Amino acid sequence: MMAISKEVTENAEVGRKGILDAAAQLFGRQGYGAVSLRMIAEAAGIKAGSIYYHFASKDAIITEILDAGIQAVHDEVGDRLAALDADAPARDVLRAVIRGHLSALLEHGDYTSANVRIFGQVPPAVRDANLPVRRAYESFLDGLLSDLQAQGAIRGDINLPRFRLMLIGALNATLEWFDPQKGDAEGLADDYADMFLTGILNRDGEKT
Amino acid sequence: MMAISKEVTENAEVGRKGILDAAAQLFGRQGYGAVSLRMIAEAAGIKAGSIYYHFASKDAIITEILDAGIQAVHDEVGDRLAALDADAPARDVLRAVIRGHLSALLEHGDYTSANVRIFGQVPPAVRDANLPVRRAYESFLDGLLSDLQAQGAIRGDINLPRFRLMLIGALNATLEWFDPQKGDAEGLADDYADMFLTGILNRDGEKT
DNA sequence: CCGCCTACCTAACGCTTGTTAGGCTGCGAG
DNA sequence: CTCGCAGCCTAACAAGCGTTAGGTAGGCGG
Repeated sequence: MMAISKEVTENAEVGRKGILDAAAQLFGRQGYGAVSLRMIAEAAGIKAGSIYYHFASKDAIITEILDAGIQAVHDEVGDRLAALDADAPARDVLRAVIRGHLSALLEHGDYTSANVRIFGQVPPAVRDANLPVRRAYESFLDGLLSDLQAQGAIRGDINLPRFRLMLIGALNATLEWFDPQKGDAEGLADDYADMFLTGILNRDGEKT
Repeated sequence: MMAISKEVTENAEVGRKGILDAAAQLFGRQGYGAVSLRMIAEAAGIKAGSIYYHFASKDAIITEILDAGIQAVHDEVGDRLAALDADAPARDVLRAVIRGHLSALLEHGDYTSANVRIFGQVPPAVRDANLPVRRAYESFLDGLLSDLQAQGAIRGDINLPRFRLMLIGALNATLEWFDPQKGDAEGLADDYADMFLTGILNRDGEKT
């Protein structure tokens, strides 16, 4: 009884959540194809056949992870924006978006990085199932950018859907090289924000 | 004899190159895990076992494709730069880089898009084998950017390695959504160049 | 105590994959 | 004509995979 109780305590992540957590971590690190159910089961402390008690299929696991990943980013970005003053300048708004996105991706990001890492690899049906959540986040960003452009804060000639694609593409690519143990995600976010917002050319003429 | 000769003519890509071409196309479209040797062989008009006459392993095919993909981008960017005047302004130089990269990726890009698409999915040893070619391109870009910064054309406070990562990340991400049948890659390149170089904020104050 | 339910285990299945070893054919050169 | 080589075919193998069906054990409630 006491021994069993200790075991349950240590394997607090056993069960459905444990499987999802283990899978998200493995997919985020190793990609889709390199992760088998046997690997996930082992990381979760069970055997592969047992996974079917909790999930109908491998794809069902992946579908949940993909959705949770995008939702986590959306929520983090939303939280960062909510923490701003109502009249915060556009620069602060956009910086908050970039900070939120990178934080969700690089610092709390098993599910998020799994999504970014494997979305393009999963079977088409699984990918399609993730589109609604994905599109909700995209629309959220598009709306925000559109408002900022309407206010005159963002240049009127900027193609906003393209900018959003460019932004997300660049942010998600950080996953391949950024090491949270070595680097400062917030500093990275601020560097990126600066470059996106102000551009890299020296505006005091082409030469100093 | 005549019938055989016709057959050879129509299967002009049979052999080593035919296998590589077929594989690059399949990998670029479907990713790493979804493409088997049997699929590649079928697309090349042969049977899977025959591939071993030309290549030692599946990984050997992939290794060649990855290298050719990066080299194609590097060459295209190099050609675009060589076509510029020696005193071309920084804006034109950087635009040429972006145009070259996107052209190689989106318009002549089986090998290139295969590289971008599958690099993160292949076994670690295969990935490592691609690093020298990859690093050569990165160094090339870094050197260019460094020169432009030294000339004062790029702001002195820009972290160039980060900018280069951001740039390549954004450019490569276009592969996931851009359709060359529907869109204008050069227009896209110029949009991206404008945003990267000038930034998106309205510099006539935060509001018009 | 018994039965039910939760949460797992196990052995096996069918399928797919990369690969191998042996074979065949056509063409060109001697 | 013969031989050698290039370039393929074929059947099979071993390994790994997602999945299934049947089983077990523990805990809880009646």
